[in-house]
Amino acid sequence: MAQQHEAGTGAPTLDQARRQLSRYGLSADPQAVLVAARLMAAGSRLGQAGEAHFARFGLSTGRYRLLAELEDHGGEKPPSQLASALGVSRATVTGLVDGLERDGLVARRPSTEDGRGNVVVLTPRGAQRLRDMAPEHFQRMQAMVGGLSVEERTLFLDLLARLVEGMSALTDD
Amino acid sequence: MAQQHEAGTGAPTLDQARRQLSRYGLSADPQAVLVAARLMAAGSRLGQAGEAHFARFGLSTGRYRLLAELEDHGGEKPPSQLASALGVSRATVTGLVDGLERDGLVARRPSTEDGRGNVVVLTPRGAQRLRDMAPEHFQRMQAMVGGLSVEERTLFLDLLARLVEGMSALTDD
DNA sequence: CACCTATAGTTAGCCTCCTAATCACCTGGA
DNA sequence: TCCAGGTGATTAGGAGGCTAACTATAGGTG
Repeated sequence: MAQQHEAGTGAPTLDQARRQLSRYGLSADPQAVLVAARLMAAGSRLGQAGEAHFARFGLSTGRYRLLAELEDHGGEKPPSQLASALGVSRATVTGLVDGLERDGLVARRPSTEDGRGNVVVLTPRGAQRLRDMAPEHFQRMQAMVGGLSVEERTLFLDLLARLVEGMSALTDD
Repeated sequence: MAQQHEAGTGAPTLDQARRQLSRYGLSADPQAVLVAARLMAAGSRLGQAGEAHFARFGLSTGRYRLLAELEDHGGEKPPSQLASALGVSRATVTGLVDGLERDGLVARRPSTEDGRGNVVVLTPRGAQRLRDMAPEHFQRMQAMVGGLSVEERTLFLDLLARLVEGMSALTDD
């Protein structure tokens, strides 16, 4: 009856979902609620694991993503485009660039086209950092999903995409 | 060939994964890397959507999870047990309880068994907050996963659990 | 030409999370 | 008995995210 509690991971159980719903006499499907809760728990767990992973290379998830985005676009891009590509606010990009600039991985240059604008450029040192970490980084990424077959991964991508669409149910007015 | 860029969401594409790997001549499977990257993007997107959701009720994800954990355990629990149940550090629990206590949703009582210890108790106001938000909260949670059939949700739970196991590949030494 | 609004970037303040250091108290062994 | 080491909780300091407010420039319109 009382299943294991997954102490430490925070992974919720079906029993917990059932208890929560029955407490208020709600008719929602406990399994649906469980999927949502598990996905949230997995997301936060992955967030932490990702930070630990990137910390090996002196980076954070956000900083890595910014560097990778730059590399994928010829080594330079204005902050506002970085913000929309990464899905974060411009203020966050300012903070990330501050840190990366301090470490010499990136530099700011005034825009030649727009007097208000900047361009963030990947320095040789930034490119080198990406080069150095690539083998281990991609090996670990691949290992993470190694428990799934190719078919399962394809299926998972489809299911995940539909759940991502569903996330608007949390934010819609 | 060039697929849509999902501008704004930060969702990576298979082409991006391929470019990254080929840039350094690595032999990792682009699809595997894509799954890992998409999962990370989905996790961070869900994190933000969750914060927006809980903000409706004057809470955050962390605060809600703490309240729910208390409710699920008879309304009281010491901070260190909350920390391990929620999968966060004790320092984080201190901060969450500080905020919840300020709002009157929770209170600290000295432990009767351990002179060092505390017990965090759910106040009537805290229980009321949970009661008030329950209908909308669970309705939205259910709506989020509504795009999947029951069978698909079961399958997803299995795949997700295996990916969560695989996350140790990021943190292992 | 002058103004008005929109946009680029930064700043300030808040929240969550972390680690490391500190303090208080518990507990077991010499 | 008393002391050493372990454990509970807080504090201090850092990072990344957010919103809102501010500055400066761009651009369209009267």
